[in-house]
Amino acid sequence: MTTEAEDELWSAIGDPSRRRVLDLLVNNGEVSASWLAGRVPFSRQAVSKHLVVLEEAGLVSRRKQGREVLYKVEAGRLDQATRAMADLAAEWDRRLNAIKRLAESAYAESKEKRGR
Amino acid sequence: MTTEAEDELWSAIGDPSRRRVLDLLVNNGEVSASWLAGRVPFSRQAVSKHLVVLEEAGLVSRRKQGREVLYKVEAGRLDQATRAMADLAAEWDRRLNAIKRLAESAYAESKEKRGR
DNA sequence: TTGAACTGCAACCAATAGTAGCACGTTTAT
DNA sequence: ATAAACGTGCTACTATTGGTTGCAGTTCAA
Repeated sequence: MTTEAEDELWSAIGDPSRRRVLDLLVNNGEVSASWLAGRVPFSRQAVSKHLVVLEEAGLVSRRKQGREVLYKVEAGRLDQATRAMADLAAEWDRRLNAIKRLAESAYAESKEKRGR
Repeated sequence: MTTEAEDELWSAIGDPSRRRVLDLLVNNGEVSASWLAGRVPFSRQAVSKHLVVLEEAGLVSRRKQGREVLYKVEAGRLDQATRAMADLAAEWDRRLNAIKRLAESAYAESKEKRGR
C-alpha cells in the first residue's frame, strides 16, 4: 500500500510548511519564491528549499523570467496526489466501519446470551 | 485554512513511519508496541515514540494490561482526520479546475481572434 | 526464586527544516 | 554608462526530530 513513490508525495504534502506553499500556489497561479516568502512565516531560503522538494516530487515546475523564477502547480501530479490521499482515507474508513460492525454484532450476540 | 490543531493531525499522518503504524493498528485492532515493531523496519523504541505522537494527536489510545500496553485507533478522531484530508484535496481540485476552465476559455478566445 | 518478556528512560547519531550572510546576475534609474 | 536595487543561489551554522543502543524496572511463568 505505501509505496516509495507515494511516500515522496506524502512527505511533500504532509509537511505543514510545504502545504502552505502549495496552497498559495494553487490559489495564485504562477509566482516567485520571494512573493511566497512575503505570505508565509518563514524566510525566502526556507521557501526555496521547499520548492526544490516540491519540484522533485513533480508537484510544481519552474520557469525563469528575467531575474526572477516563477513557480506553478503541476495540476496532473497534484490531482494524482490528492487522489492517493483520498484513497487511503477511504480505505481506513472502510476498515474502521468493518470493525465497528463486528463490534456491534458481537455486542448484540452477548446481549442475546445475557437475555437468554 | 491550515489551523494549528489540524497541522498536528497532518504531521502525525504525514510521516511515512507513523502512517505504517496507523495502518497496522487500523487493520489489527488492539496490539502492543512490540507486536508492531515485529512488522515494521525499525526498532520498538522508534515505534513507541511514534505512538506517543499519535496519542498526543488523539489518534490512538493506550490501555495497560499486565506487563504489556495495548494500543488501538480512536475511530472518531481518525475519521475527522481523513475528512480534513479529503476536504483539502477537494478544495485543491476545485481551484485547479476553475483555473483550467479559465485557461481553456482564454485559449478559445484567442483562437477566435486568430480565425477572424 | 530465578529467568524471560515487555516497557520506559537516557544518551547518542544522522537527517532535515530553519536561519543569516555573501556573491552573482538582471533590471532600472541617474 | 555606471551605480544602485532587486531577486536568486550557495554555504555555513543551529535546532528539531526520527532513528539507534543500552540499561533499569515490572510482571508473568517455571
